[in-house]
Amino acid sequence: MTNDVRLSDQQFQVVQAVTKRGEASAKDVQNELDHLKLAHTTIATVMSRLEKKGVLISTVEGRERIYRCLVDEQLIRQSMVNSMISTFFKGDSKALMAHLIHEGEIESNELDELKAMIQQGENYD
Amino acid sequence: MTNDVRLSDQQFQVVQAVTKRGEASAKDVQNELDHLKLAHTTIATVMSRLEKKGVLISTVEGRERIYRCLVDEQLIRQSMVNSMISTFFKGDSKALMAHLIHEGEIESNELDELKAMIQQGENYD
DNA sequence: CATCCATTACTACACTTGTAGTATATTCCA
DNA sequence: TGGAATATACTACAAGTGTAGTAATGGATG
Repeated sequence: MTNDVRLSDQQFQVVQAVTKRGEASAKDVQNELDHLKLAHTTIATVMSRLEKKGVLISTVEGRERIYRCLVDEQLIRQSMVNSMISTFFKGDSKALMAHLIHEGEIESNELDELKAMIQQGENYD
Repeated sequence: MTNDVRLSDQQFQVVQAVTKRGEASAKDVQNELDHLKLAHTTIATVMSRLEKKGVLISTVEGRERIYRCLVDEQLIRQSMVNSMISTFFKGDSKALMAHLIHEGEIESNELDELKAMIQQGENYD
């Protein structure tokens, strides 16, 4: 609803890089994501768009613009997952679970772990 | 990999509508999705783009263009889920499971069902 | 047959994203 | 102090998507 933060893959990677460092310039993020082989101007563009979106915020320090993240990564994941569940699984998160299991995403030797996690979840809730 | 089918929410809804009917004209899909309140020309545009993408295929029958779906819904779900896992959960599907559990997406009264499903590997859908 | 209706085809336009070049400003060093 | 390095700002452009108007065409009806 109000907390809907939907980001593209790349946008999320940038957010992650910023979050990881706490604060970061475009250059910092470029270094962090250097496997992506993007021009630093590309990173800068992405970041300024994220700021326009309200996901990052920046201040100028000296000749650098330093960005910080305003939105928790976990919240972004939540938005993305919820949106996917709603579109692709009729809003039923159990159906997503079932999907993962049936598609073999969850190996049988992971089931015990998962079961333990479910137990914790019961207590957690 | 080669079977990467990434669709937007709306595109998927259209695919679903077509799949549901087996074959469908733009008008049929508009009726199916009439809660979306879209012009039928909008639906037609979306459908012809999906055909260009190779997701739908059409034949002209009389004055109507009838579409059929070339890609299984399940495969689309798989693509979308995998892409999400890779972007937002570092490729670890168990992390997505954990997320669902911790975010309370899985209610405690659903856990038994889920556990049973894991045990039996029975079909959820 | 003339006209209207349904349906598609074509065109359009704004917005987002991926990507990066160029211009400009700042800093640092010889 | 003049130039090299560096960082950002601004601009650009193509592809994809959301959305729909208008033109055209084929079929139905009075």
